[in-house]
Parts: sequence; structure tokens; C-alpha cells
Amino acid sequence: MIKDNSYSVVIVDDHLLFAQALENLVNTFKDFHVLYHAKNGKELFEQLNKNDQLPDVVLLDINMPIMNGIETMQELSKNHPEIVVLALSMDDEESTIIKMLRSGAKGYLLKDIHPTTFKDALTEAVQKGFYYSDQITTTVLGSLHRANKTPEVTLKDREIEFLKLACTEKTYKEIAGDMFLSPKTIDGYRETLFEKLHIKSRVGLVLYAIKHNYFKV
Amino acid sequence: MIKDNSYSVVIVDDHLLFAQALENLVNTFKDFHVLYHAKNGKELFEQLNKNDQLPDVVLLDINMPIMNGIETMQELSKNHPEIVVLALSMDDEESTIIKMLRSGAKGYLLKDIHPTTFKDALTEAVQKGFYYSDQITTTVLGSLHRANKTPEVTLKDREIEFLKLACTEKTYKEIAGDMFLSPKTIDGYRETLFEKLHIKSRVGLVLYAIKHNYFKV
DNA sequence: TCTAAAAAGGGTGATTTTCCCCTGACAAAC
DNA sequence: GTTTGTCAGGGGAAAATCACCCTTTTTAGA
Repeated sequence: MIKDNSYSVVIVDDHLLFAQALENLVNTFKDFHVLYHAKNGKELFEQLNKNDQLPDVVLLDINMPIMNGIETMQELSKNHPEIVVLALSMDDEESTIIKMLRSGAKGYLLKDIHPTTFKDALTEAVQKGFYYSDQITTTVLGSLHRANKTPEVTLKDREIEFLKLACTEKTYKEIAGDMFLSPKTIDGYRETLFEKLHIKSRVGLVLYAIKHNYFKV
Repeated sequence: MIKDNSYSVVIVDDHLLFAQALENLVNTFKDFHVLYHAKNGKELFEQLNKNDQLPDVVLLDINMPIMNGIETMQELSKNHPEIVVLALSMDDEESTIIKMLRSGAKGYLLKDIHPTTFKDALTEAVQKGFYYSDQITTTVLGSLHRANKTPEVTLKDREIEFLKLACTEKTYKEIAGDMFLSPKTIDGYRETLFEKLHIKSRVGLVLYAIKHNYFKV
């Protein structure tokens, strides 16, 4: 879907300065032009519905309020699977990368990418339909490798609920009250998580929860 | 120090994409032009020493590896107090803002600032020598207000050392070993921090440490 | 140099966390 | 119809955490 001989790009990022600056940068690439940008997923879908022309590429920030990158990506996959989405993020947290790619992102760019590399990534993305940097490939392969031997840690709803409460200054007894369970049951959850997550103290619970986005400081 | 009738700007940011994009944006402002950009404080000083022309404005990112915004700012204040430095950051963490301003930054911009506002900020910065957004003013005033009644929480080096270790799965006894102190002394640190930080459990220590950047997950 | 405060360490006891082993209810699977 | 698995709960004990009150040594300021 080329218009004026150049690919159309939409930017989704809540950092207006970055979004605007990025738009200017993209517009310096002769094969690309920016259609518009949105502050979050919600705004993106409003724009997509309003405009006739669908973008060829969406540059999607992950950390946004309102409707974050993961949710947005999942919706995009459902409604517009033909759009090539490149995730844009500050951090290279493995779980985040995996989540984005599993949700249908066709690439994952760190914001400290070199502008030249960025242009290459964009070009490759529209031509081949995807772009994976060596670093991301390594990360993903590493994760798959580990997933093979350690059968993936999936937490149940009640465990997650407990995990979040463990990140507060409540005692387990208080947590038990909050969850309408006996302290002994809570003790069971604690022990289960200690085993599942290979940790051995409440501090471990807190660190795991924060690292895996179950709890925000 | 105007050259070609326009103010010179230097960008310091480890996110190359952002830096490049920002440079392009600034270059669209007719009263400004970018001299160069640096990936961190170290690189900035190398450039400053190499080049004859000093910039009028430095846009300084805070979160950088090698030499971060705070350290860079302190050096800049010593060596080139005449340069107007605007801190650029993702987050509006009060303690960070305070630290930057105390180190001599003449303004503090959040990266989600609107590009138009950004241009205004830049213009005001070179004309008046500083730029404080309403939000930053409020934050700073709020902090001063609190500083009046609660005499500011400054942690000593040894307390910080302990705090970081408390963010691991070590027991206090092990921490004592690491710090070559008796468990009883460690217990003293624990108690002091509990009071200083208004917390009541080790979880509180971990949360405080992470929130105030003493510990990275 | 004197003094006062900060740092290091001690004792004791209550509370919480951590560990291990065990019971019953219930639901899906075989 | 039994097995298997998950969820809830219990007993008991060791270890760690937390709280309060105390002494000695070191350090820094007047």
C-alpha cells in the first residue's frame, strides 16, 4: 500500500516530544512518511477508524498509560493483522519482548537504536514484513531454549493476587484477612511460589513481582 | 553567544534514536541549531574540550550509563556555569528533579512535553536563563514545603550500603557478614531506617530502595 | 582539648516468617 | 468407581524479623 511512492507510518507514543521528533526523523527518509501519531492505543484506534488510509507500519511504544503496548498490539492483531507493527521500548526486559512478539509485533526496537539502523529496520520491515535485530533474536532463542527445559512459570489468579499483596507491608496474617483465607492457606501459597519462582524469602517475592510487572513501585 | 543568528544546542542522551530525532526537531526551529550530541557525560566533556565553541544550551538526559545526568550536571556547574542546562527525563520523580536542580540545572523537561511547549521552553531558557514548567514549580515548592517540617531524609553512605543489601535475599546476619559488622549493628541500621523512612518491615525497605533508585530490579 | 553525638555492639522477648508433614473436600480424568 | 489434582486448612518448630533498652568506642565540632 504505497502512496506517493512512499510507505505510510503511524507513531504511537505518549511522549509527545519523542513522537514529534521521531516523526520528523521518519519524514527525512525518502521512502517513508508519517500519517499521524497517537498518544496511546485508544487514540490509535480512534484514528484508524476515522481515517480511510491504513498505515503500512505502526511504531508502537510499550509503556503508555490508558492502553499500553501489549493490549494495543493484541487488538491490532485481531483487527488489522496486515499492518506491520514494530514495538518501540526503552528496556530489553525479556518477558516484555516475548509478550509483544507473541501478541503479533513484527519487530522490537530499543529506543537507543542508532538512527541509521533504525532506517534499515524500517526498510527491512516493509520489504520482508518483519525485522528482528540480532539482540532480540538472541533473547528470544534464549527464552525458547529455557522454556524447553523449565516448563514456563505461569501463575494462577489467586497466586498473583497473593503476590501483589506480598509486595506491601502487610503481614501474612493481614493478607490472609484481605483474601478471606486462613493464614495457613496463605502459608501454602507462599511456599508454592517459593518453589515455582526459585526464591527463598519474601524479598524474593517482591523482586520477582516488580521484575515481572505484577507490582509497580 | 549567537552564531549565524541562532543559539547553539548540544544534546546528551544515550538513546541514539531519540537524540537524532530531537536534533532534527531542534534544527527545524529557526533560532536554534544543534552543534553535536553525546551519548553520556563522559562523551560530552570530551566534545566540550575538543570544540572551541561552547553551546548556549545543553539538553541533558538523566538516565544514562557511564556518567549519568546528575554527575554530569555537577561537573558542568563547576566547569561551565554559563551554559544553560535543561534536564530531560522520562519520569517526574521528585527526588530526581530536586537533585538535578540542586546540581545547577536551569530547567527540567519531561519527555512527554508537547513539541510546541518544548520550543517555548528552549526559547525562554536562552532568553531568561531558566525555564520552569508549572508542574516542576509545584513539585519543587511542595518539596520545600515538606522540607520545612520534615527535615529531609538524607541517607548516610553506610545506610545506603545496608539498604541495597536488604534488597537481596540475604538474611540480616549475612548482610552483617558482608558489611563486616555485628548482626546487632545491622539491627541498628534497620531500626534507624524504619524510623527515617516511616516504614515497618523489610518489604518497606525494598520498596523504598527501588522507588528512590538505590536498587534496580 | 573537652564534649557531645554518632557508630558499634549487647540482651531479651514478642511477633513473623519459613519449613515440613498431614487431612479433607471437591472436580475432572481415566 | 477409583485415581489424580487442586484448593483450603492444620500442628508444630526453628529461624528470622522487629522492638526496646542498654554500654562502649570513635569521631567530629566548639
